[in-house]
Amino acid sequence: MPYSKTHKENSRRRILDSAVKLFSAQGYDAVTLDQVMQDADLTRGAFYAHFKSKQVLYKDAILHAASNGPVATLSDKIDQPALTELIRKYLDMSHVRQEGSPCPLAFLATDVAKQEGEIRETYTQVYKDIVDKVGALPTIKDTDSALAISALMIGGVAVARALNDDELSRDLLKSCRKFVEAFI
Amino acid sequence: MPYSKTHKENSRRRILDSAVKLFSAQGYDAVTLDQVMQDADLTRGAFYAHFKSKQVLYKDAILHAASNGPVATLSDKIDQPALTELIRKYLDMSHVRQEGSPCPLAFLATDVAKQEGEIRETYTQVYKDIVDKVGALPTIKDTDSALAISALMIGGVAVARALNDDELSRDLLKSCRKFVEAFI
DNA sequence: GTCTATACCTCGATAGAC
DNA sequence: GTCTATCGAGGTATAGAC
Repeated sequence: MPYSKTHKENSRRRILDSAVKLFSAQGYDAVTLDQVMQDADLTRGAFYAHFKSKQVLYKDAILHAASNGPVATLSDKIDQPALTELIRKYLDMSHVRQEGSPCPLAFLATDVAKQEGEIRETYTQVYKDIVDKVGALPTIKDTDSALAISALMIGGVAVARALNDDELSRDLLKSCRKFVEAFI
Repeated sequence: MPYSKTHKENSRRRILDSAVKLFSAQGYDAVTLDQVMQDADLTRGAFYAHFKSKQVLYKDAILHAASNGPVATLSDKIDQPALTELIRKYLDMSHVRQEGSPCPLAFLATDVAKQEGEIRETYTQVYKDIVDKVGALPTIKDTDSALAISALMIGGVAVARALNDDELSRDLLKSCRKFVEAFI
């Protein structure tokens, strides 16, 4: 038995890590399976032992990113200090620069919009989960607030990433933090 | 003189209209020059009489979209009713569905983030212009508010577009409108 | 499970006729 | 300026050996 089960699971995890990193940085179309597999220290042919297609990889990568990104810290019984910490880490240049695990909602927003059913569905589920968790907090007045705050945070990161002026990006993130913190 | 100057200008405008529509809907990589030219009722070979490359087309399409999208209504001497109207039209399902001219800031956000210098620069300039105009309004307290409100509106549209649940998208847009209108 | 090799396809860009 | 034709590069997915 030359390849153990843990070996395969380890390979799969490495592929997903690479996929999240590359898809978030370059978008679905610009990433090649060769890139992903090389980044995971494997060869292209081995890909199909783990995923049926590039589309399936993308869908699984969104879930993987949701489990590892900043929003994953939103457990079911999140408290106020944890939320404050999340806001601080989310609306930060290190997140925008993708130095840690990126939030798929912000990094893949317009990339998902052009995809088909299953991928959109996955994105939607991830979004719903987060809005539900934020909305369950005692300091959040209503669902309206949870929706608007999520849009503000996602939009802030998405725009900050597109700008080529670091100072403006920092100002934008700071303004978003101020706004959000005034509402929680 | 078989081709007049207005004929060329007309062709160029048609190419740009098609480019804005297709890039906004599908993103940079998924759009082929063949698609753009067919949509503009021309053939692929004619493309290079108007633009040096696909990258240049993309950059010019961002400017074209900025001049025709909802934010174009923000003239230098915008007043309060015009702003209210802009918010209503921007955070609307018809905009999300790209039934009118789309706002490049929302539709191309993560698509621009992966591009190179000149394109990012163009996006940044378009964004700066809008923040400046919004910030100049008497009811906007400070630059912080202008930045946060823009992020909220762009994020709202970007996320609403990615979701596959129309009801949730509508709720999201409505929440964003409520939030923004409370601040202007 | 992972590798090499390859079939098949599509796209950006160019060449040359009109 | 616009057309047809084509080159060359690079992509997904598959086949078959180990």
